[in-house]
Amino acid sequence: MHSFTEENYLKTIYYLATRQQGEVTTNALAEMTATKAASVTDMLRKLADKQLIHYRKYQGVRLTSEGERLALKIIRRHRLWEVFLVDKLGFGWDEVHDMAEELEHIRSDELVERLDKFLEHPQFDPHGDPIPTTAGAMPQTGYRKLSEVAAGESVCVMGVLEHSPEFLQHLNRTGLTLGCSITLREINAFDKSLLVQIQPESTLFVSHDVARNLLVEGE
Amino acid sequence: MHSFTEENYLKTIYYLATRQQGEVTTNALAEMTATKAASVTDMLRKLADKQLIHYRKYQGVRLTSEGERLALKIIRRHRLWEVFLVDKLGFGWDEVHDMAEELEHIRSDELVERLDKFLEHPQFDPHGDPIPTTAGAMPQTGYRKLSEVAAGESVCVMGVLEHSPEFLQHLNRTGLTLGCSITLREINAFDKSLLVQIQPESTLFVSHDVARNLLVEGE
DNA sequence: TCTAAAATTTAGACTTGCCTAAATTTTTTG
DNA sequence: CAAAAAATTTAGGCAAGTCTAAATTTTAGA
Repeated sequence: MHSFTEENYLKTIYYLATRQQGEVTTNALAEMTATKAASVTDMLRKLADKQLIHYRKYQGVRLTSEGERLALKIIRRHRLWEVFLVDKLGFGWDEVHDMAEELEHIRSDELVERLDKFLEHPQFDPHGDPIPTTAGAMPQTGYRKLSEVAAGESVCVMGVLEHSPEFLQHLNRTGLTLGCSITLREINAFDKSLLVQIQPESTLFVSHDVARNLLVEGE
Repeated sequence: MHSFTEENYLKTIYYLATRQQGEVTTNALAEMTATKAASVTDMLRKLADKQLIHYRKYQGVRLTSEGERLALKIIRRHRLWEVFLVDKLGFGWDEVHDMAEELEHIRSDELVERLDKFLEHPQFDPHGDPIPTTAGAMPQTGYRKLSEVAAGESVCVMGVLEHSPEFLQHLNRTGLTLGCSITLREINAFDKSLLVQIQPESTLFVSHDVARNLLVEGE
C-alpha cells in the first residue's frame, strides 16, 4: 500500500504536469507541497524505486502509467467526496477542499464505488472539475477561460481554475456561480478587465485575474 | 492537535476501562493496539505529558476528563460514520469497522455535526452501540447479556459486545439480527447453551459464547 | 516472607518524512 | 563561452512511533 504522503505527491505531480509542459521540477513540487527541495528529492527517489514516476536526476519528473493510474484514483476520491460534502451535507463550495483532502486517503475501493452510486454517478465536482472514471480516465471538457472569450459572446460559467476559499467567496458575492449565463459586453484594452452582463439584467466588471480563472462553455 | 495514533490510544483506553475495573494495564493496551509493551510505555508518557491520562509507572492508566472528552469525540465520529456506511451506502454491519476506523480521524467538528443531522441524529450505531452526544455524554442503555436471561423470558436483540466480522456473519446466518424478538426456551445445564425461539416460529441453539456477546432488552 | 515469574520500563536502534547546510549540476547572462 | 546564479542533490540530523533486549518493579506461590 502507499502512504498518505506518497499519494499526495502523486496527485501534485499530476496536477503540475497538466498545467506545464515537459517534466515537473523539484522546486515546483516543493512549493506546492509546502516542503523544501531536499525533502522532495528524497521522496522522488522513493517513488522512482516504486516505479511510480520516471525520474532523472536534475531533469525533473513524470508519472509512469501506474503512477498516473494512482493519481487519478486519488483525484476521483477527492472529487466524489466534495460532491458528497456539498450536495448531501450542504457545505459551500468554498469550504470543502480541506476535508476532501483528508477523505481522499480513505483506503477502500468498495467505499468509493458505493459513494459514486449514492451520489448518482456525478460527472463533475462542485467546482466544475470532471471526475475521473473508475477505469482511470479523465473526462475532457471543451471549456475556455473567460479571458479568452470575445466581446459580444454569450457563455455559461462551468468551472474554476483557482480553488482558494477567497476566490470562491468572491464569486459568491458577485453572483458568478456555476451554471450562470453571461454575455461579454466590453473588454477594457488597458487592464483587460471585462464588462459582463449576467442574465437577465445585472452588469458587473470582472478583472482579468478573475476572468482567467473562470471556465466557460461555448454559446 | 492530536495525532491519529494518540487518538487511537485514547479510544482504546476508554474501551478497556469500560470492560475492566481499576486502571488499564500496559499489556492490555499492547494487545489491543497490536504493538509491544515498550511502545505503549512510550506513548503513555507522551499522553501523560499532554494531561490526557493519569499515569503512575507500573500502576496502569486512567483517562483524565479531557482525555475522556476526546475519546468520546472519536467514538462519536466512529459510530456516526458506521451509520452512514450502513444506512446510506448499504454496507453490511460486518463490513464497516475498518472504514470507520479511518473515517473517525477526519478532523472537522462541523463535518461531524452535519453528518449527524444528515443521518437524522441517530441514537445507536449499526451494532446497537449508543452514540455519544456532541456534549460528550455516553448514553446508558439498560441492556443485559442474553447469557443472563432466565428461561421463559422473551426479549429483543439490541446489540452486540463482539464486533468481529466472523461473529456478525454468524449472526447473519442464524437470523439473530438487531431488533429481532426471541424467547428463551431452555438453558442447557452442561454447557450453558440455549434453546431459543425466534419469533414467530423458528428455533435454534445458541452457544454460551454467542449468548454472552448478545445484548437484549427486557420483556 | 522470600523468591521466581510476570509485568513494566529503560536503553538503544530503525523507518518515514522532514529539515539545514554544503556540494554539485544546470542554466543564464555579460 | 566562462562566470555567476539558480536549481538540485547529498550529507547529516531530528521527531514520531515502532522494535528487541536488558534492567527494574510488582505479584504470586511455596
